[in-house]
Amino acid sequence: MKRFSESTVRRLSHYYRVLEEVHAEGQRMISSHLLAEREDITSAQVRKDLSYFGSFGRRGLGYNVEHLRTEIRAILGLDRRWRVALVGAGHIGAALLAYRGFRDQGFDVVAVFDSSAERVGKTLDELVVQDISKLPECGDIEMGVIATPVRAAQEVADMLVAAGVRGILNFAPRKLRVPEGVAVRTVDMTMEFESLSFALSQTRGKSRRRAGE
Amino acid sequence: MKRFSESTVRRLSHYYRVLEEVHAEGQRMISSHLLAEREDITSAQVRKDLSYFGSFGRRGLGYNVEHLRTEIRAILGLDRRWRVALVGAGHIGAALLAYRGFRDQGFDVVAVFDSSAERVGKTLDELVVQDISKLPECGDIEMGVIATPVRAAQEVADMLVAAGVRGILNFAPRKLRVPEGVAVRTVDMTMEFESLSFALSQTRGKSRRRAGE
DNA sequence: CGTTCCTTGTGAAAACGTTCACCTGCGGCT
DNA sequence: AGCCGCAGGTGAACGTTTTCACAAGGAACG
Repeated sequence: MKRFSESTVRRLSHYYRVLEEVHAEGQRMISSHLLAEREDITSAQVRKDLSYFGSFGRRGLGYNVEHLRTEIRAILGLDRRWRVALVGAGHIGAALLAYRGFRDQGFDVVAVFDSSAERVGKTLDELVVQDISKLPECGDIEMGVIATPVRAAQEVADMLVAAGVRGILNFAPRKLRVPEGVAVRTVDMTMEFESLSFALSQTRGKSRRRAGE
Repeated sequence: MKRFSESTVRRLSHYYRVLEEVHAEGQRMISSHLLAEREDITSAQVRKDLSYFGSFGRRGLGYNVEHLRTEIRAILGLDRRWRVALVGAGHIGAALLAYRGFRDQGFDVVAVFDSSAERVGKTLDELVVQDISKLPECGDIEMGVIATPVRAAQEVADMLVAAGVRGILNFAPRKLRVPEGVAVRTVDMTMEFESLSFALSQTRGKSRRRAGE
């Protein structure tokens, strides 16, 4: 099976979002140039990305917004619903549950787990927080979200994999070991801060320093 | 000024984290191979990354943990403290404030803003939530975190830039327009979900499908 | 002191991703 | 109908990032 680059997939998400906007504005067609303009991407990149998956445009006209939107939905697997389990009912977990956007995109959080006796039994966004030990029994789950402290992350990942999960969104700042066939995406805010810190250290004084060097 | 790739900087963060662990374990020296092992990176990559910034190792011995740790701290700009303003006191904002890890790394959230009358005036993690209109007066801030609804994101970004911020961590799923010299890192959870969704759609049946294609 | 076993640092090569340039197809206009 | 201008698709060129492979430095040991 052909592999696509992570960057291409991320850009598809961008295109999809732009298409949603443009669709809402009632536009029928859109050119690769316009599609690119809203992000900082070149039109050639847009055409190349899309061409990996098919020929969706028409020469001289551009892309049909409605059609391309449907195609990208299908490519990204957004033309179905995904059953998601959330592990960790702390602040991050609660933030995720509160954000309706995921549900709108087809991601249904159907179970919430935590290990703290304080939180188990409480209701969070219409879901009763269950003890983590119940995870193996929770049935048909396709994705898991790890929003636990870092020390629990690997253990939770193992449990999720054992429960049949094939995709994990990990908020713990640690690389998870998972068997082949399980996809992991890690969101590491500390790393983002550090990346900013690096960038600011590098450019320090760019606007202040006038002469020399 | 030489530019370094984003991937290199991210890996530096990884190395730093590994070094913290190894340091805590009391190890004195570490080889590029061992440094690589904990992530899925090759040892050559580790050496190449580090060589961009200097020669920190000793042939035959590896890297001195304490020394390399100090060097990377300096490279990433973690040998100082950063003053951070948080805009948006909703779930994500609260989650960030609650996480002590940032403070430990040198990132001090010194002010919290929100536009909702409900939240302004409340105390969140020892900080009083101020009205967003007070942002311009908040003084020497180096970084901003945008944890607002997407519709407010660009406006808040403009305000932060006007207030002198040179680094923005953005949780809103939108590309921000900022002047040159301002660094932006966007954490887009919807995109991560979509990336997982794509990955799962691609490999569907990898373990189920036996023969053919 | 020489040999052996490690491990770094780094040019060179390979792989990968992005941009360029051009051909082709399509609608509109005369 | 024929011409013109626009815009997608795509091979080739280009640039960047990763991997390879090896020379050189260093410790240990007989």
